[in-house]
Amino acid sequence: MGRSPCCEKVGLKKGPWTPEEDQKLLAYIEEHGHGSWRALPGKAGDVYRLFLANYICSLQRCGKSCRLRWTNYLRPDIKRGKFNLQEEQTIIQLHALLGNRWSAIATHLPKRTDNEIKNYWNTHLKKRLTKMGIDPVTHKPKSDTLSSVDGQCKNEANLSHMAQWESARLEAEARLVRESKLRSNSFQHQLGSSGSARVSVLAQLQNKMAAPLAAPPCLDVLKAWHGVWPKSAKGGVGAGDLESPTSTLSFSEIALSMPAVGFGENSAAVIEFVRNPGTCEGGLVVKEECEVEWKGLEKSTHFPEFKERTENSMSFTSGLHDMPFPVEGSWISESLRTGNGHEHVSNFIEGFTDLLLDNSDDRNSSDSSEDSDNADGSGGDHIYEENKNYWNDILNLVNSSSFDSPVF
DNA sequence: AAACCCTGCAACCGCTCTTAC
DNA sequence: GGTAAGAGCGGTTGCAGGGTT
Repeated sequence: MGRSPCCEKVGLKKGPWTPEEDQKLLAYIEEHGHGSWRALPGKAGDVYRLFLANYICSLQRCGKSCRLRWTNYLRPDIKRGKFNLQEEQTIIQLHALLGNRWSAIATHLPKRTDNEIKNYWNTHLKKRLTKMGIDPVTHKPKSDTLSSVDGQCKNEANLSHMAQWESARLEAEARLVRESKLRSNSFQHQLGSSGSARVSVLAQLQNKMAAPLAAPPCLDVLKAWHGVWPKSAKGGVGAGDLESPTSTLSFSEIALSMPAVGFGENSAAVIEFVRNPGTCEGGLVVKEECEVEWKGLEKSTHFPEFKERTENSMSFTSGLHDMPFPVEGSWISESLRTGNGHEHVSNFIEGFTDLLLDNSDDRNSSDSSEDSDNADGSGGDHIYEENKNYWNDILNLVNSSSFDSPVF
């Protein structure tokens, strides 16, 4: 462990780059190339020495600064300028799933750097979501914090959704850790000129859907996760204190299990959103060919009446595991392209587009409609449906579009 | 016209992880 | 196995430019 030599210590230049410096750096890279510096053993040292040589000659910048300038600004495959609506939606949805993992998000946005995405999130999207009444951290409506009888019901529904998604996210992260090790060698040559060795979290997730279940790695959070898995497989209970380092939720209060994204090979895995008709709570049910149902909430002490699926159940098949690696192409949802039974995604996008374009009025009207809903006692249904669709659509979009990721 | 405020973004900082020795 | 240094990442800062008073 150690830090790179600080620019200050060796008197290197800091601050904005001048066009002359950019030219020098470009000239150097033209001559010596670039790429994943880690992926070029032996060369990385040469690169750094050359940077130092460059520094000695004229470019008084440390190697780290040069690398940043190249990766964030000078790279020819960088698309600059405003983010379009689809990119915005993608960022929001991936952020909901991955959190502040900008590099992972960037792998799904062609020609955008993690730094650019991060800046755009902090300066635009975060504020916009806040303005829309959505917590940018949890991606759930802030209005849920209103205290009321229905409010508690809504909170529980949202907590349930969040818990499920947090678990799914943790599972994806764990797979990234495990599978990136396994695949990094074979994937490196496929990674683009960005030179980044980053492996797509979502692609990993998707890959996992085509792979047999394996024991999770020895991450603490997954030890906890692993501990509940066998119980869940038998229709058992809950997750205990399964918490993410970045989670805003306390799983101990939710008590559910959520094997939502692990699927057996060649199985026709189905995720069903299940709701207890008597309350606002719900859960995901994963079904495979053998019809084993993962009713995570079934025996939860928090959801004692949770027994049956209702007409409110929402199911969607992954339908993806028999596909090879994604083909090159733009980041377009498979479901959007083909309309293969995922119409709700389109509806979601349209609705989201409306919100993005004009959120204040919508928000007001939505608030008022919530009030009226609450007044007749169905407010929980309204919020419940909104949130159910929101989170389910994120998963659906991710599932359907990860094959189009340009990373592979 | 000047001062102030706000916004956007490039760049830096500091940390962890990975790799080489 | 231990250590040093490179690579990568996320958070933060500081400045430039535009808008407002």
